[in-house]
Amino acid sequence: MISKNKTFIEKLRSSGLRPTRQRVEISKFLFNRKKTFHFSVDDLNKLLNSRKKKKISIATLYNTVHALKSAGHLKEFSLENNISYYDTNTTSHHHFYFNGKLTDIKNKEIHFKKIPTPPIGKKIKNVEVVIKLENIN
Amino acid sequence: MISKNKTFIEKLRSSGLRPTRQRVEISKFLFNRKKTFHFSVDDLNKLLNSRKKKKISIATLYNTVHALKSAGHLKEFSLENNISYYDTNTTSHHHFYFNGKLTDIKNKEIHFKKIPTPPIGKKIKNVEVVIKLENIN
DNA sequence: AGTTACTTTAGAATAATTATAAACTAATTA
DNA sequence: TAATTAGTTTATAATTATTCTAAAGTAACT
Ligand SMILES: [Mn+2]
Ligand SMILES: [Mn+2]
Ligand SMILES: [Zn+2]
Ligand SMILES: [Zn+2]
Repeated sequence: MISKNKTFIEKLRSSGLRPTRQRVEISKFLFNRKKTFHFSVDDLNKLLNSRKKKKISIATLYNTVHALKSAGHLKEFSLENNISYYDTNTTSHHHFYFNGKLTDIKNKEIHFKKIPTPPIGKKIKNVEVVIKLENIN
Repeated sequence: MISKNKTFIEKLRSSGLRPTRQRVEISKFLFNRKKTFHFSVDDLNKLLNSRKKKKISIATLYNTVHALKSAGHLKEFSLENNISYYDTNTTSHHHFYFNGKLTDIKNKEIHFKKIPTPPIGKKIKNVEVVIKLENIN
């Protein structure tokens, strides 16, 4: 646990961010997991602060999420509700979408047979696929 | 022009919407074009109301866009800025994305060689691709 | 023409996010 | 280790897209 914190302290330091109590705790919560995490600041607030004596202020949650994004540790995205969401997987990748939730699909899982040519003067930066799911019923 | 309006009056009526002056004008502006239109309510306000004596209120723009969406004539989507955007192409389709703007890609333009199996109990509803572009430079 | 139901509108309310600036703390320096 | 500094946290205010409210207006129906 202390050794885990060391990892995040390093991660923060090497991104030019002081490893404050709040940032370390947020980083541990976000990045110390097996699967990619997709969340809003409101999610983070509820999940992190609900059962806690010393809460991290909402302003700090916003500040830290922005700092982590600027440092390249989070990727921002939007769903259809005008709320910012963040993805702990910052690589270009694909998603299943069901019931307001995303699940990662590894890039190797999708191959293209045909893809359009970009307009002249432009080239492809990345290609991301969203597979919307529904219940079989 | 009068005949054009007739088209939209029919479109509105057959969707259970009274063809008011405002709705006809908005419909004509949105749907009387060759290419798919992607817009926010703010865009609509600026484009439609800027050089006009009798402006359509922002509340009506919201009301009408929502009514058209409910009637299936608009599809809502999000970019990365917490604003709702609308697409006059309501079919499932793909996009180029560059500089905050989307351009349609017809479904025939993209074919898949490999796509992942949905989780059990779920099936694929649709698949949408976003190709992010950048300048060749 | 009169009645009814729906629509438009200005303005208030809401909610996510950003800005402000004072108190606090990590890092650096003496 | 103490003092200095530069960066951080926080409560609170401001901003902004969107939704709500209810009064005035208009389309449709009788
Ligand atoms: Mn949530
Ligand atoms: Mn705009
Ligand atoms: Zn993801
Ligand atoms: Zn489109």
